[in-house]
Amino acid sequence: MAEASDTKDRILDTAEHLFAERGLGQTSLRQITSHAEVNLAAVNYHFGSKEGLIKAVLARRLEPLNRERIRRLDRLERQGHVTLEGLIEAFIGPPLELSRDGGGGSRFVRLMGRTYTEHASFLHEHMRHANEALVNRFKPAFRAVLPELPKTELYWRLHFLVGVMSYVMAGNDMMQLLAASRNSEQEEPREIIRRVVPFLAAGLRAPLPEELAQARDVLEASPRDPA
Amino acid sequence: MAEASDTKDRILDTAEHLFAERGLGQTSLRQITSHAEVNLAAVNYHFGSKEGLIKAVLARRLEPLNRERIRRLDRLERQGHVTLEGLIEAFIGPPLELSRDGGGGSRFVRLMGRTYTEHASFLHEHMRHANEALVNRFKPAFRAVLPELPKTELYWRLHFLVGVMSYVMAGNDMMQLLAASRNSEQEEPREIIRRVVPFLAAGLRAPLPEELAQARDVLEASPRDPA
DNA sequence: CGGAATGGTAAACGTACGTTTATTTATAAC
DNA sequence: GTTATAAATAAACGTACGTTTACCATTCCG
Repeated sequence: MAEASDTKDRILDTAEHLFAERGLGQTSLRQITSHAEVNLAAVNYHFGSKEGLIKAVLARRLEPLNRERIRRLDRLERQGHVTLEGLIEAFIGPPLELSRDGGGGSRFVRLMGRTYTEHASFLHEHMRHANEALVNRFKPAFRAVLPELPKTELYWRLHFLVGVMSYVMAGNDMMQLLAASRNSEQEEPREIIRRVVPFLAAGLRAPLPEELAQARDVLEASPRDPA
Repeated sequence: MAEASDTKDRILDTAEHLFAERGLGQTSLRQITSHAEVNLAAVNYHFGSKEGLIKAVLARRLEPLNRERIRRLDRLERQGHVTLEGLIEAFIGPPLELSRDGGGGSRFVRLMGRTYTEHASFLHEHMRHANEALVNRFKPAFRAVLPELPKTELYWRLHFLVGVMSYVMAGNDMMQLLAASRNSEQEEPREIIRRVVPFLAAGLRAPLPEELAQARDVLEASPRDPA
């Protein structure tokens, strides 16, 4: 048998599938190897441990994905055409578009979205490290298109952005319930992008909390300034 | 022994603690009963099963929490003073403020945030049912303050809002890393509310995707219309 | 006093898990 | 053709899990 690494890829594909479907902790190596029709011990042989398998599943897709995100940002800057909307789309577009391919891509995106709220310290550490270059590249770019925003405020809002992105990527059941008006399955990711980019751009551009409290009649009725 | 239901409460408190800390699937009944210093079988005696315990942990806090959210919305409407910002704060304020109490409250909020992305179909069903009245109460209110927004678009944006809320509630590690500038721990939840409400309000008020694509030079440079 | 309930407990049940070991099979080198 | 190397396998290891059973203690009501 043993032709190159057919087994290795079958394990990765099946693991990606089941991890996204049922979660990391709830998916056993026995389920993976049984579905992949390989031997149970093959996982430990090729990946050392279940943790190693998880990291391999993530790395296989994450690296080209982040390369594409940075490539898009590079292109924006090369064109001297960096807008907030373009920046957001360069960041959240590639993962959402990857979910368009009916195969492993969509599974991986859901897995990636859930990663943000999984309970596994090694996972958080791994993702943080895997995304370090990405974050270091995008953070200054956001700072540049939102120069009036204080550093702290910008970082909070970028976290809110990540919250939306991971929630959308996780593709919650509630979300799918809502998608009663889905016409074409192929265009769905682009439709989400079309809807979410203006939402996030407006949120990032929102007036500062302090300014807002003074300038408008938001929150509760302010006793002073009856205009 | 047997004084009322001391055991029952100790199980609930400890379970809430550990569920939030390590996740539902990763927390065993043996860990819970051992920390709570009660017998292992007590969980199945009082709650029937682990699933029953999880539901009890959630229900204990969720019901008063949602009652408070609806109470705030009632008050806004009674005062005839329903703003978008007020609506958002009535919805996301109570859970975030609950996280202020250093005790079980903060643990529960994190647990609740993670619930949205946990892998357990019974959980999603339970949460959906537990939040049904809440959603039915708030949805029309949001519709009323955003009358120009198409129904579908509003629902998408409310999902984005839930994404931000659950992400903030889950209190991701990344988020805590960022909180290097935390001065007072007590005011932190209110500070998050202060920051997130303008973000969400601006996102909900954002111009429609179609309008935006026509009116501005967003996304990529459109070949036509060289203005 | 006596007998249900109710609360609590110890011990075991069967199952599933990740991992390891020892062994066999295939590939390639000399 | 023999030997080294890598890949694949079958079987077992030890551990941990949720749940169940059978048994003890307390309370309360007739």
